[in-house]
This record gives sequence, C-alpha cells and structure tokens, in this order.
Amino acid sequence: MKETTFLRHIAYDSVIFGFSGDKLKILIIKYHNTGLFALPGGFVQRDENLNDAVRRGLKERTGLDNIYLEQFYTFGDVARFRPEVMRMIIESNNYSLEQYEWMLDRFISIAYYALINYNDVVPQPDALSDSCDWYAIEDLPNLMLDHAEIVNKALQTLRDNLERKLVGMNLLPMLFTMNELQKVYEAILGEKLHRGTFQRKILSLKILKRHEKQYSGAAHKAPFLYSFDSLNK
Amino acid sequence: MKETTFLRHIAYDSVIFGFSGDKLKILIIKYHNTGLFALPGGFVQRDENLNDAVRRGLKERTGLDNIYLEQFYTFGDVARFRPEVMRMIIESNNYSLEQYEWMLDRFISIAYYALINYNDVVPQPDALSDSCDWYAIEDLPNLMLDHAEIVNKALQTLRDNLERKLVGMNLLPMLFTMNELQKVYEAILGEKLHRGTFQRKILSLKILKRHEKQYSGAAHKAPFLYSFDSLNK
DNA sequence: TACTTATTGTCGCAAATTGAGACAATAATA
DNA sequence: TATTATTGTCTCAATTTGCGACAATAAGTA
Repeated sequence: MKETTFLRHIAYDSVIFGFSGDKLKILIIKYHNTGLFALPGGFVQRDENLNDAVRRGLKERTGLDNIYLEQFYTFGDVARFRPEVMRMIIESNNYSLEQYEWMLDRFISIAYYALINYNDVVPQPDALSDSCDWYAIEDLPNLMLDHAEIVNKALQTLRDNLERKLVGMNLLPMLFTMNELQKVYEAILGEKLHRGTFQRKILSLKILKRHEKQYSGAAHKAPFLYSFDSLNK
Repeated sequence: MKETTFLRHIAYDSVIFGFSGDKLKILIIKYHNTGLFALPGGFVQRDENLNDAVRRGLKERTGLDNIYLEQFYTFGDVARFRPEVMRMIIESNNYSLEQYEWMLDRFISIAYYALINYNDVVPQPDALSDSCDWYAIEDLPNLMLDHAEIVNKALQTLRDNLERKLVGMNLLPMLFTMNELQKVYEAILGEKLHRGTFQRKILSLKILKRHEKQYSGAAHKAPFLYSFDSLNK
C-alpha cells in the first residue's frame, strides 16, 4: 500500500464550542453532495506532534491561534470502520479512489474539545466540505459515524471540568457581565442557577477583575464589567 | 512495508494500580538484557476494539477478567519516536529485525489505568520481558520513553476522579475495614485524612454494607467489616 | 420632573457540610 | 483485673450553600 504523508489509522475529531444567544453551540461541517454532517477532523503528519496537528486543523477552520484545547477521549471501536461512508465522501468530491485509498482503512480517532469566542470566528469549510456552521447543542443534525457519541462525551467532560477549569474565560469576550458568565454556566450544565449564590461563589474565587466602566443601554441599573484576571492565579 | 496483524502506529500502555502494605503500587516490566523498565503495553489487532485489546493484555498479565479500567490520555508527541530503543529490545531478545520492523516506526499510545486487588494477582511477564513486578508509586525505577509522564498523569487522573468513582472498591478485597479504606484514600491523595470526618463522609454516601462479623487479632476494639453494596447505587 | 420598570449588587438567615477534638466501648495482653 | 491501642460516635465551631429580600439605579413614560 502507498505511503502517505499522514500516519495511517490515526485521525482526530474536534468538538469546537462557542457561546451565542444564550446557547452553547458547536461547529459542524457538511460534506459536498452527501447530506453527511460531521465534526471537523483531520490527520496527523508523520513528523508532527498529535496536539500540533489538532491546532493546525483548528487554525485552518477558525483562523485562531492559542485556542483553549483539551483532549478528552480516544474512540477505537471496530464499528467505526465504515469504508462505504468514506468512499461516498471521496466519490462525491470526484477525487480518485486510488489516491485516497488510505482513507478507506480503519481509523481510531483522538477527540478534543476547544473553547473559543464565537465572535472572533468566521468558520471555514475545508476541501471536502461545503459548509462549516454553528449548531446549538440541543439542535444538532444527525451526525455520521459515532460523532454524536463524541459530542456527548465532550459535553460530559466539559461539565465535569467546569469547577476545575476557567471555562468561561475562553467562551466570552475580554469584557463581560456577571449575568453573561452565569448564562455560560447554565448553558453548559443545562440548568438554572441562583443569581446571588452564583455571584458570591464566583467572586470568592478571586479570579475576576472588576472594571468600573459600566455597560449602558437598558432600562435598569448598569452592571459591572469583568475580565479574567490572569495575574491572580 | 509488510502488513501486520496489528494496526500500525498504534499502541497502548497500562498503569495497573494495586494496594498493599499501605502503599499504592503499579506493575512494571523489565526487558531482557537491557535494564529497561516500562509500563506493560501492547498493540491492537486489525479486527479488535481498542478497549478489548487492552483487556486482552491485562488478562494475560494478571489473569483477571472484569477489571476496572479507564482510558485517560493519548500520548502522541514525535519525541516518543525512539527507534534505537525498540531496536535494542528486539535485538536483546534475538528476534529478527525484519520481522519486527514495524515496531521501529512511530507510535502513539493510548494510556489506561486499571485498579485491581493486589492479592488476586500473580504478575506474568510477556515474551519480551523477564519480569513483571509491583513497585510502590514513590519508589519507581527509571522508566523508558515517556512512561514516567504517563504514570504521573494516571495518578493525577485518579486523584481527580476519587470523589466521583468507587475507587476503593477495586483496590480492596471483598471485605475490608474502614481504616483500610482510609489508607487507600490517603495513599492516592498523598495526605493524611481525619478519621472521624472520613468515616462520616463515607458512611453518608450509603455505598457500604456493614457486616456484623468482627475482625480479630489485635489488642483493641474490633472494627466492623464492610463491603461495597452494589445494589445501593 | 416625578413615577414606573427591570435588573443589579449585596445582605441575612436557615440549612447543610466540614474540621477537629473528646469520650466511652472493647479485644487482646500483661 | 488493669492496661493499651483502636474503634464508633458525638459535639461544637467554622465554613459553605440555597434562597429570598431590599435598596440602588438606568432608562423609559407620563
């Protein structure tokens, strides 16, 4: 079999989270002429660190460097091996089956999740896909292979890590209100939180810097703006 | 290049925890005539689920089925690629370099940790190694490649999961005392816990069944024996 | 200008959880 | 029978959490 520039049998998939309109969303691509929806993914070059390969792919799709990125699980069931699906994708793009034969083999996939600021990004489809768009977590299309399972596990991991990591920092712009931060937590956990308790808890962590600038525009008391105080931890 | 029964570029390593003499220990193998110490690992067959491959390897080394097993990270740096190390291992076993050439390629490794009952096991070395022995976590030999890093990450994950999983269940025999359970927690966390607080906390979880049988043999009040009550959760 | 509305920052209080010491009970030993 | 080491449990203070309440206030409204 022909040697490739990529490591055979190894792929990655990324669950890229953003937050907009009070909803947690992820990036989903759609393959040309197939109706297939999938997570953005890619392959690892022979001389490239696994983590770097994922960052490279993320950079291509989002234009962003220095993304918050975390590996959470590696999916390796034989049931993932569905050559007819890959064949359909390749043929729908009029690519030569010979050149892309390596794609028809079995792959394990290392899954990552990323947290990015929704407003910083204009999603870019790649050569095989005709779109790359945000979908709210509760309103995803049917995903190919085991990608729905990958999303579920990503969300579960995000919830489990919520207390230990600075999740909000990566999903919000530099300046935000306490209410916006609370909405992020609620979207991830899927439940309402008590306003007073949330504020007290977050402030007790001493990770926020309060800015005296006030937000303006609505018919009520103006909230403080906050930023994450990276010096403080 | 020759096809193999295994998926190329893909390996797994396992950090197998046991508990004995108040210490947390792991299984380490030593390769013939090389002085190299390593984690027990293996490869994935072409028609085999990743998780099943790891269970197969564990069964060979410990004789145990139904082991508590958790995948925690996939190591994929190029720096792991050290063909001269693999070459030394193969040559020290007088194996033909041609037949084992595929082992000299780059591998990523999916790492798992397992929790087993120390007393149930007689560690078995494999064909390439001349020993498979328990080492206390604070007294490990120098491990090859990035295996020390893998152990550290396993331990970190175990600590992080301590509250959410029934860790003790898998490291202790069927019946155990509250003090023994506390020792397990202390060994994992690396710190002393307050006796009264620990007992109250564990009992409040309602996961233990108290047996009226008493332990006997020491010059003091006999402790209750407990077992994990699997019906209760 | 005075009043209304929606939301904010903070407080108070009860309930729940945690940390640490204390005490009686008791199995073996002297 | 007294001693010793350890166990099961309790108490009390300190801390954290859940939840409602209240004054403050930016804009809109009369």
